[in-house]
Amino acid sequence: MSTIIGETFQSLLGRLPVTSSDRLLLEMQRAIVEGELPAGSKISEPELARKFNVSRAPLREAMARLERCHLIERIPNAGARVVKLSAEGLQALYQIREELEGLACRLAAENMDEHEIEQLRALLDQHLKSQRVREGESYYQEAGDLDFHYRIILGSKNPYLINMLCDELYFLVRMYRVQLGMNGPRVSRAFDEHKAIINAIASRDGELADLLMRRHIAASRGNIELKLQQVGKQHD
Amino acid sequence: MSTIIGETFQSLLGRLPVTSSDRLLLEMQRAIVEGELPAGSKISEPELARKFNVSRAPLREAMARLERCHLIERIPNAGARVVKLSAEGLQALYQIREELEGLACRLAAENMDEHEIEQLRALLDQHLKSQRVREGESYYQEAGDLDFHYRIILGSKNPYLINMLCDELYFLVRMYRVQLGMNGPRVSRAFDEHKAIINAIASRDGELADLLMRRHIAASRGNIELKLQQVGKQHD
DNA sequence: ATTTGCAAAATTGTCGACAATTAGTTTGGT
DNA sequence: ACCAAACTAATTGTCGACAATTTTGCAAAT
Repeated sequence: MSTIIGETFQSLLGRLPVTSSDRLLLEMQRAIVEGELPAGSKISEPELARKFNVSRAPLREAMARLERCHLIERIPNAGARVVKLSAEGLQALYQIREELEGLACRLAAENMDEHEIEQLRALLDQHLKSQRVREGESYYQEAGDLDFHYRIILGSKNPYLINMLCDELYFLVRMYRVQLGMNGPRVSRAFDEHKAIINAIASRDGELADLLMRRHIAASRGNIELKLQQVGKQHD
Repeated sequence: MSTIIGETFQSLLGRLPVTSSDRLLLEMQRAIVEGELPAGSKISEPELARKFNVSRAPLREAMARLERCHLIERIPNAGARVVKLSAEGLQALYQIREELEGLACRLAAENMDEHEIEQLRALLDQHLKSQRVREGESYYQEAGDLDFHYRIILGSKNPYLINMLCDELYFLVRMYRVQLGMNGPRVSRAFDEHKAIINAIASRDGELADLLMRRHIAASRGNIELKLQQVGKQHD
């Protein structure tokens, strides 16, 4: 089974959710990513505070952190709205992902120790097995893919990079994937790409790992853009 | 005179500081960058709230945003401290800067319109004049350099990129520069590098602009690392 | 003298109420 | 009938106080 790092500590990298606003953050991140709080909808502080049985203080703290990961947008004295998904937003997001995750790969090739690389290989083997069992079902693959990316990012050992990708950008990435229902024939191809990236990291070839990761993400973007066009046409 | 974009809207890109926490944020960003709140020192909420004549609510909101731009670090139930500067932190920060500002250059070469490029040239001319007048005085050059970088980042037209660089990372960059007293013979060389970058952007050569910017930042990092080593030796 | 445990003090997290600002509605005028 | 201005209602920003947690200081035991 995939470890699904995203669900174990998410934005609270390394520490447990001790405070009310911690729990609120997790819950609201999930609700937004999964569309329970619809994209573009207004966030009413009194309403949500009642719903979650907390006062507005921890709620506002959680909202400040939601703004940090680009899941909501706030306007002073006017309120907050859940972000809207768009083709432009996706492109802007993935431009940065390509760059930063490419860097992460290069650094991971330098900084991951043998044990971590071995764990990464084991993770991929697990995914391969579970994927064969659940042919066509996309959730595990997607979670596994994110898990894979998470580990490489952590392997870079660059705290700013880790923070920016895992804490700030990845929730949006997940939101695009979940709400646009990423799936299709890319699933099996992604495995091969992951394998190639691990090999490059294991042989300490940062330049190659960088290149492969950029291509991997570019391919993923192409796949989602296709979906976005389809959705766009439905609304015409 | 340089426009010093950083002082006009900073983290509040585009809007005015309307609320108490907005003003607090600006004030504390300045205080931390300039070392008035010393690196590594603990932040006492009651004390600062008294000092600024506000309640803890807007102060905590400002602190949440300070954490976002990596100027303070918070531990739940334990408090917040101003970040410490270190050689490792600088390296990690500049690794990301190289990557993201390289991307910004590539996008700026695609997306800046002729008018914006013309303004950028005019800015550089201004810096050249003011530098000759104030030979050796580093502040204007440094502010000018940041201003130059700001404009290119904005020229990328990528909102996430703009947010990450201008809102999150640049305060730390400024903190390193201010507290380590960036100056020296690099000042005049930086001009030539800026000029070359503009030319690449003007001729719509994104790839070259990317490369030149990476080198420019790498050179800048080398300069600061030198300073850091000197400071380190003083403490031994 | 050092360490362990407890108690007191200080700090952070949370709450409910009030003030300031904005959005919506009604009313009056053209 | 339409637009504008004032008024009302709702929402956001801020405040002071309380609860929960952590740190500090002291005392006792090894």
